[in-house]
Amino acid sequence: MPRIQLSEDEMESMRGRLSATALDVYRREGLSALSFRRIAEAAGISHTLPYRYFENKEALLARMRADALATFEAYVREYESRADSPLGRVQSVAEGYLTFAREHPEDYMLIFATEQPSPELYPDVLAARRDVFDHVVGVLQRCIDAGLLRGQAREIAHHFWVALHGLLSLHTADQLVHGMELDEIVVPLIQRLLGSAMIEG
Amino acid sequence: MPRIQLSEDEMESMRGRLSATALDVYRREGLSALSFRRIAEAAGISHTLPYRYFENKEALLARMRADALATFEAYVREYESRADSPLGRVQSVAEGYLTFAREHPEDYMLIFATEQPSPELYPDVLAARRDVFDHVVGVLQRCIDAGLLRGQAREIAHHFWVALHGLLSLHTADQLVHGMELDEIVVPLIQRLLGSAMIEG
DNA sequence: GGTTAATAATAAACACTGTAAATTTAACAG
DNA sequence: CTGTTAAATTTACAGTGTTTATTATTAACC
Repeated sequence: MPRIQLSEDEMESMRGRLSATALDVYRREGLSALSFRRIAEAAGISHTLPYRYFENKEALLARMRADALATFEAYVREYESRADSPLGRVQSVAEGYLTFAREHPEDYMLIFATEQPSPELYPDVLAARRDVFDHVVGVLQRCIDAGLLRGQAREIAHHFWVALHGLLSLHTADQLVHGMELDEIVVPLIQRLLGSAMIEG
Repeated sequence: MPRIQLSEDEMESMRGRLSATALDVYRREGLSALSFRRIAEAAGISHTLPYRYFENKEALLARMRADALATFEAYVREYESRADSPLGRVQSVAEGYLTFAREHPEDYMLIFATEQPSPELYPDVLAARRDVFDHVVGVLQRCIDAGLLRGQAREIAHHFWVALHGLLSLHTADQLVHGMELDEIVVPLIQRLLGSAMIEG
């Protein structure tokens, strides 16, 4: 006799819709507009209904990060597939990273922005990030196996990771010193990182 | 006949006191406790009095950032002075940067944390950061002048800057992939950056 | 010393926020 | 139609940043 319960699919679909709406509000009106009430309004529902689909605001943010990460991964994979040599793939992955940050600054910020020491990051987000990282390690390992690079793939990947992250997080927040343009820095930076691991000849 | 107006010194002193109290609250209770009301309570004043000394909350945060930057600069200068060779100074400056981020994670976050694209950063903070950067450029230039490094000091400085920033912001936020330790990454990273600019022999 | 005017400090109030609890609305089975 | 269950909304509360009134304090003048 009871009213039927929402299926997990319906729940999932609503969560996705709310996440997309929230990202839209974020893009259009900035971080300060990213309140449950504003999101609910934009989605055309009451301001407490999101609580049926997310435990709290942090959970919605985590979902948004997860969705942004999916886009991020898609960029990296798409760009990687365009190259056909091992070293070219390294360059392409970096380009994918770069292009994603450029075309989706809000998504990039959602994934990587750090406001405080040790925030409670949801395990899903960390795991997804690790997946991308491990993928990069694989790309580098193939260069090493092919005798094109020397050193440890994991170490090189970390250096690429932190350097590009530093560059892009500063750039995305418009905080590069002396108002430098991204392109003025990124090309020689990759050159330097790659060059330092390159096998001459 | 009127009551005398607070001198600029008295205003300044109160601003400094509030900034210090706020940093204390931040350290002890986290970012979420960093409200005007909590700060005012900790300083033993009414919750609206801060408005006499700061235009708004953002202005107080800017002051806190400026104070944190002063500490940052002190670290860099102190560490630099410990070395006596040009290349040693580069290493020392990096060490100072590193140690500051380690010993004052909250200050580091205040300076470098990025929550959103293009936040309105107060010019003072940007200028202070540029000063530190230019100082690093000078340290590198002296290495080049001495025939120890090749390339452009400004470019190398940018690469150091973004790489260390990326590493430290991820580490400070406890977001290094695979739970890596800072030391496992920072030494070979500096080695790589420096090595790529080093003149052999 | 009391009066007065300027100013520091506080208190009150408003529009927000996240969140919890009470209430209403809607969908199904008998 | 009715009863039951879940979905959705309304109401309510504590906390925030900020503005506007109000009180309290100080210093010079009569």
